[in-house]
Amino acid sequence: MKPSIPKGTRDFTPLETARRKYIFDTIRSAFELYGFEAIETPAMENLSTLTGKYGDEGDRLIFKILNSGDFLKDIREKDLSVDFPNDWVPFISEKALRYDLTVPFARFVAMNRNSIPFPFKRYQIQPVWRADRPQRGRYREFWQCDADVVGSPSLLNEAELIQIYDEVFSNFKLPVKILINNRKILAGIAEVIGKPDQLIDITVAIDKLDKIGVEKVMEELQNKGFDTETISKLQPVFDLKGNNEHKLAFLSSYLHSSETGKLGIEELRQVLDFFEGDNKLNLRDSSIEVDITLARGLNYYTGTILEVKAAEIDFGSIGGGGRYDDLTGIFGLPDVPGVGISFGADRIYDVLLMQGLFPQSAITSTEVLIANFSTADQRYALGLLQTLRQSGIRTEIYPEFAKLKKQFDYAEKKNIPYLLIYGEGERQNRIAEIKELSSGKQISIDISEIADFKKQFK
RNA sequence: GUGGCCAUAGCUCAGUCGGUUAGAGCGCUAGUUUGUGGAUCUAGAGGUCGUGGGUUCGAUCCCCAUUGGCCACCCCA
Repeated sequence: MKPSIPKGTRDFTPLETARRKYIFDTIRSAFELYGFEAIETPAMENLSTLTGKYGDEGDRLIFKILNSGDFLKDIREKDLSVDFPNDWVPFISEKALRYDLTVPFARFVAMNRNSIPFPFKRYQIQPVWRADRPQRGRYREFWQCDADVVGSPSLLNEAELIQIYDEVFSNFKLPVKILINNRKILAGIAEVIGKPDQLIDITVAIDKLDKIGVEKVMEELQNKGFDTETISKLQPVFDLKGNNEHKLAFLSSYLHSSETGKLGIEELRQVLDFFEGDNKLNLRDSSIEVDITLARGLNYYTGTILEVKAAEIDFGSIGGGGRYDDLTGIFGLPDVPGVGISFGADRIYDVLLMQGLFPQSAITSTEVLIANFSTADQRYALGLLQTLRQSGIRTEIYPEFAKLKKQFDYAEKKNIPYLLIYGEGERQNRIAEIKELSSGKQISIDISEIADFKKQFK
């Protein structure tokens, strides 16, 4: 048969896997540096846990798992007047692949409320699945790296999460823009123009400003039934430019009649204050930019909204997050606020690759290959092999008596920097030959000093 | 879910206005070199031209369907 894998999924070669490990390790150590603990949840959840949490569009993109056994039995017992297939779903599927890490985490918190400390700081690095149509930067199986704090309304958490973004992307040598907004500001805007109930329509439209331009956004609002007068009230929002302070000043006057809006401004200001003035937190390579067109994740976010984009390349969002007042309530644990961020590992991979930012150290595996010529050589070389490994040097021996050229080729393909030659002649002289492939430099070294051979190449 | 482009060797792609043995580069194998690579040269292996059907004396080429890939919209990491 012809081998293939499902649409939107990928195999990873050793090189790709090493690079991905570099990404995960970098993110993981930042999470741990900031006091987050790892958890894991199952690849599949009960379908009822997931449905209704991501909006209609989200529900459609959930991968559902067919029940085992004679799952059509229940349907036969009903009547078949229901329409296939959507009405059948409750009968034929009760499990689904997780769609993100946040909702399973909320479920986890509700279930384990008595055994975890609050505020609970957890991180989670696992794959998620979406039945989306794949395209550039979009896969059906991809990995998210989430860090969330639940049980604390403090905006200090926001500041720390922003610092984590800065920490990680600075370590990647990838300058980023951290966009920030507040859901309450968006709600305030909807109030001010007299359409508090159409918050979603408004924000979805505003969100597209930089993509499709003012005119198309207005057109879309008209199609949604907004009258000209209402749209004109939004005009100042469309036109807003300038630095963060300027934007906040504008919002203060624009939203002065909305209590919710003013609250949003205050929250936003407090978060930004952590990074200004005396005793401020410093960001290394990132900038924070207030962006009131940032809407994302309207399903459960209620306060701060964050999104990260590479500063020098347009590749969509490579991370996002926000605050939610009550994500666990629906699982029976009310009044637990939370805030979290997510890194899109697969998009970060693509961006780092395009920018040439993967360090060589991320892809080196074996350091020394011992060439193998004969049964006798091989037996004696095993001692060296063991010595090198016990010294922590990643070493392998070529398992067959092949031509030296072939062994060189093997070392090159595996990116092994050193080839060690230890044949009969060397053995009698108690030495080994070690060649650095990149430079061609070759040394002889007494085998008693073999573990320190790298000094000879510096 | 909607729309567009594409599918020829392991990879990147030529090609045939429908006609006999479908090509190149790279890669691979072997030799040049029975323990010192990356170069050169030589030889070789490798393709049911995505799959199914149709038109035709004849289809890799034209038509239809299907599958897969890419891209845009929607949405999103």
